[in-house]
Amino acid sequence: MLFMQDSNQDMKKLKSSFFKRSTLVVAQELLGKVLVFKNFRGVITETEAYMGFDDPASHAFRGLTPRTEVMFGPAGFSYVYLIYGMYHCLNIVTEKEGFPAAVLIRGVKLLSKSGLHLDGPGKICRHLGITREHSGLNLITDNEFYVGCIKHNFEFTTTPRIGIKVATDKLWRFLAKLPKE
DNA sequence: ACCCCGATCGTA
DNA sequence: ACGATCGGGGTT
Repeated sequence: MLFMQDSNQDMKKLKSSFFKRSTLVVAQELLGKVLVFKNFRGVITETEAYMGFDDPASHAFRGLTPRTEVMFGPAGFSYVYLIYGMYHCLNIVTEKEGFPAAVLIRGVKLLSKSGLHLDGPGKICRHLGITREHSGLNLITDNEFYVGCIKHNFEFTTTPRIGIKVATDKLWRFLAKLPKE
């Protein structure tokens, strides 16, 4: 077992102030935090940052649309979209209202006896049952959809973001160095 | 109304 | 390396 399972009572929910910061900082500090969705809990192992009006890889690059509206809103809300007509991807909105940015959750290691590592944004949403219906939810106030804190200061590495053809010089993908089995 | 492309995944 | 599969966004 890689991670100790904390009880519900010990799980401190991350506040709005955690997410209302530089997206690069939030993306890196989300590593080692616990994603909670209904009965599921998992340590976040991989993230990517999408930020601002000048990031050509971001959905917000071409302006505010009904789909991307939540990215322009306050920090701490979910942004879930459908990709390739088949897969959902979960993001958490960051930075101040009006500045479109979010962190894509790309890897989660489940806190359960299986310890299953969901290594890909589509796999995470498929396994947890997250769809567009879960977009625009407030993770600061929600009691079954939020991010909890049990670990800090994970070692991490950075790489370019996956699956994009632009801004490949930006090292905005963050990978936790997991403890050995 | 139509067309093109995509923050992916599983198989080859 | 590639196909599946369909919503979003831009264009007509």
